[in-house]
Amino acid sequence: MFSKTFGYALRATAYVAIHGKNGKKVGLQEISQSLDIPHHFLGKIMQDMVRHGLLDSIKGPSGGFFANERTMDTPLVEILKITDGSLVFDQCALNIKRCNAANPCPLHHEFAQCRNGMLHSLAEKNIGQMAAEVEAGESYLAR
Amino acid sequence: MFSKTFGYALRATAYVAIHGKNGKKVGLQEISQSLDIPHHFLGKIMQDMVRHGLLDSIKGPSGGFFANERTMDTPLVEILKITDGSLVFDQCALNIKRCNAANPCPLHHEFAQCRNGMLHSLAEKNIGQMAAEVEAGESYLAR
DNA sequence: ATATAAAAGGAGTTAAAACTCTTTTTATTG
DNA sequence: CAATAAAAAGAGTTTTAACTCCTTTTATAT
Repeated sequence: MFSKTFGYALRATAYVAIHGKNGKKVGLQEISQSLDIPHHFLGKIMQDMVRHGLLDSIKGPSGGFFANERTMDTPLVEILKITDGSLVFDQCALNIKRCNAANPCPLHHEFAQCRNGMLHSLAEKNIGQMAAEVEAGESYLAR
Repeated sequence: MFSKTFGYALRATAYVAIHGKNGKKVGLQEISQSLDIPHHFLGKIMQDMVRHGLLDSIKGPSGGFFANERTMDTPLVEILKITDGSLVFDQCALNIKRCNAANPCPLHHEFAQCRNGMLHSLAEKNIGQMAAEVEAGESYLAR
């Protein structure tokens, strides 16, 4: 349903939201080790997050990634759009072209319900809430 | 969420369920053209369906695929197991190892609900019902 | 200023899924 | 029994996502 890249992006962004606030910076090394994500691949993904303004970064010694004013308010679905594009939102479970409510494939309604529920969750929850959950020990970013 | 192969397998099996009963046989050519699925690739997939006993086939001139006593009663989830393996049933949306209700990722509950709903539908509905829907014009296998 | 450590960027490789081509087997029909 | 038409099988190729490596830029600290 979602790419691995999305999972990496989401977890890493949440990690920075937790550990990279109040002037603290987090390095790629730390993130990739803590979350068990390939170092260089994560580099690319983080670039993208910064480019889209979801996080900030600074180069040089003692540089790294850190949360900015947008980070906490970013709905998870924003990250999905960046990593997986907007095609996710309307492609058919059976890959039929022009499958829609009027011309449905045999799984259209079931799948629409399933996916829309999921997308709703991703639109409602933001990085700040997700980070808070993790900090409260209610859910985990790794292992 | 599901592979393209699953979509091809499901649609083709339903097609045979509709057009390959009462002694009638359906050829690969016809299926792949009607459903716009690559001919040879579909060949492989159909082999698998036959191997698993979901359909029967016969070689030679006027050979082809046809429904057997199991075809109609096969729940859709059977086909999913064949094409995508059983991993689909418990892998985490964020690809975290050992994500479960006790140790959930931040999307575990939302995703479990979404996926379980979908799997429930696939377990409840069988090929016969799906074929009937299509024959009644309630849903479509192509276009 | 220079060395250094970090992210950014470019360009490549690998792995898996999707798809193709060719040959073999087998049933049918003339 | 020969020709044919279909599925089965084997072995490739292509495409895409996932991942790696190397170089460049830039901020920091000495």
